[in-house]
Amino acid sequence: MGRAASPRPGENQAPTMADVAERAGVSAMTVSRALKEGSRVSQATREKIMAAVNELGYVLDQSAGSLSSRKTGFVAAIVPSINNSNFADTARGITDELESTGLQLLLGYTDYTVEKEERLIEAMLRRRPEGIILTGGAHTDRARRLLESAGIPVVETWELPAKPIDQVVGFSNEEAMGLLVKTLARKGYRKFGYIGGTTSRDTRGSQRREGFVRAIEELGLPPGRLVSFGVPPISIEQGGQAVVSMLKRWPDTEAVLCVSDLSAFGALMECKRRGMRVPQDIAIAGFGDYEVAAFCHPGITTVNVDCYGIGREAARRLIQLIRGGEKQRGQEIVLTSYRIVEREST
Amino acid sequence: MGRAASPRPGENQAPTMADVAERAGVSAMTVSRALKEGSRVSQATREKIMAAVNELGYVLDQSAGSLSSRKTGFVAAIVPSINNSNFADTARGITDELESTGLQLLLGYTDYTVEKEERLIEAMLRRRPEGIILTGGAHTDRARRLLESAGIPVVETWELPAKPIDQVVGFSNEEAMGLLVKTLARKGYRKFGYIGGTTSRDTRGSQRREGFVRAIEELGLPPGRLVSFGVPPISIEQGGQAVVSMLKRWPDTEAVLCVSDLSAFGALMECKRRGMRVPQDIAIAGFGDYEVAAFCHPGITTVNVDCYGIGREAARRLIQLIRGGEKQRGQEIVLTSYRIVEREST
DNA sequence: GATCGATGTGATATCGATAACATACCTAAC
DNA sequence: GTTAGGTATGTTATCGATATCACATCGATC
Repeated sequence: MGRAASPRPGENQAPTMADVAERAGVSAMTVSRALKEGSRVSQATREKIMAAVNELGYVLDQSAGSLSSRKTGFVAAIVPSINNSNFADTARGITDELESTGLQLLLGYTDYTVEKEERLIEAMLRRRPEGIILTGGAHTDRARRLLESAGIPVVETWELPAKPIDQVVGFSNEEAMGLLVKTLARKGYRKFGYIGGTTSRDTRGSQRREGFVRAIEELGLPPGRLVSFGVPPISIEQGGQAVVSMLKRWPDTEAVLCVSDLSAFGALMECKRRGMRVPQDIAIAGFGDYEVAAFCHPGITTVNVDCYGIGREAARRLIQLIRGGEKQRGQEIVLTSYRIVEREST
Repeated sequence: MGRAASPRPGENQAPTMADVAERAGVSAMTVSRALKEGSRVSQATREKIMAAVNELGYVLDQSAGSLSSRKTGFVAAIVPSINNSNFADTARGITDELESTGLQLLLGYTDYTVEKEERLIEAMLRRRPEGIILTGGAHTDRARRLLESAGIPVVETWELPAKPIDQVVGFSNEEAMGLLVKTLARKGYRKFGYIGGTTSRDTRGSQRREGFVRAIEELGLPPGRLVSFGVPPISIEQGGQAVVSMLKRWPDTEAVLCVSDLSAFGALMECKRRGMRVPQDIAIAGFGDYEVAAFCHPGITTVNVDCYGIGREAARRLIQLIRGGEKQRGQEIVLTSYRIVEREST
């Protein structure tokens, strides 16, 4: 049985649409229509129904509804970390863009590993999202296959993947870091160092490093000094440790570029702690334009990325793909803007 | 009709359990069992089924499953902001604790308003979560009613609500701020200032302010100077602006306490920019022990809160309540730890 | 006044899984 | 040899909503 045929009042069972219908003296179908925007239900009936809804404290059950309508109203998004304000901004952009559409976000984080990404993708696909937003272009083969057989639109963000799945909203991390190098080279710096994480888990980090190395080459400068320190994402603290290691090995380094503002901030604070003057003794730059970079003293030169905009645009594209159905599934690529923000640290 | 009776191979329709069953030559029920841990299916059958699952790229549809099993596998959590590393840590704690249970998190953020919280609660209840974690104890009446008729366990976090709904995992923000005042008073500071947001949207902020005022009174010190600046959460930048305003009005302020480390950091940087020595000319303390407070120079004295632990414990409690059913629905309160972290800024 | 279309509402089938019960087969115990 | 009990699998009903079609009512048009 499970449930009494006629639910006693006061019983602690969440009411169903049938309960509302009975109370309002209409059919369940009419209740369903009344609760859906843009359906034609007479004013009088709608009021009766709404009264019943309020009295019972009824809330629509979307899991049931999505089964018959074949639309779950979910969108999945997977980011490396939610503790990183850049990705949190992207997640916020996605949520904000979804808000007006009634779609709900399923958010997950990978801790920067494709294995966890694969597990997350599978877990999310069990919820039958109507579309999915990923960070970056590195995925396991199985993840790609799962996405393919799911048959839902995919938007990759934050990078320009070599092998895009569907659409892309991102920028070239390589180019952006290259631009930072060139900007500083123009100011006269010649001996560059780079601080980043050790493994290649963080593809954006690797791309930035490549952009660094390549730009140095192109400019014909002395080879860049690379310090790898810690598993990505590298923290403020690790940034500090890394700059120590850098200065020990190459004391004459003129400008240190960091994979992110957090490590740059760590490096900056460590230098100040050691009595070094920034930028006179050493210049420091970061990536991401975190709030801390703008307001610390001295302010940190960095690359501003439109994190929030990436989220909004990715969601906007995804919604279009969902709404538009199978047409226009072309592999479009949307380039998002970035710009160098020069501050006192360089 | 909707779907062809016998799906053509290659058709872009996600396969269902029936498709898998047919291919494996078993019934759908057996497939269901094979995909669920701890069900008895013979090794041979399981292998056949798994092969079919892989060939088809089948992924279980939980929306359908949860309808009949009456368990959605969702847990909802609502935080003020995901861009705040304290709450992001709590969200991470929740996710990590849920991971092994197969429950999935529905995360939403309120932007510090109870109105958005109410809307979020309703949106989440539509997904029939098995439990819900809220931040703080301030909710609209309708939100309370919705939660009540949903009949699911609720855990409130980060505060000690006057009128708890179910269980609570948190600490007294008032007491914690009071302790910070007393710690600094013991070091000899007497003229205290407080920087926080303007409205009372942020209940934790208000509680901290009350704790500040009360502690000053108890210690018999000169009345605290209060500067309210900006809508919560107040940013690094606003912290800087607030300290300027504070010093203009009360130039002899000895120690400035801030509602969070972000505003404290902003205040600190602004003071340094103005050539003031911290803590000699002015002491600064924050709240929350954000990473920036530990690694900036000078390090910021603050109150360390076990954000991640709050998330884990709240999730742990919620899981117990979900598993335990209706029993032990007592209003328990779990106090989480906090401690003063003294650094160079005071 | 008959016909038509618009509008409001109801009846029924259905979405894709699982719960609950039924059944077939096998082994062990008497 | 018969029975009890366990294991593996199948059958049917069902979860709570919505799609779809059917039907009733009403006013406008000819």
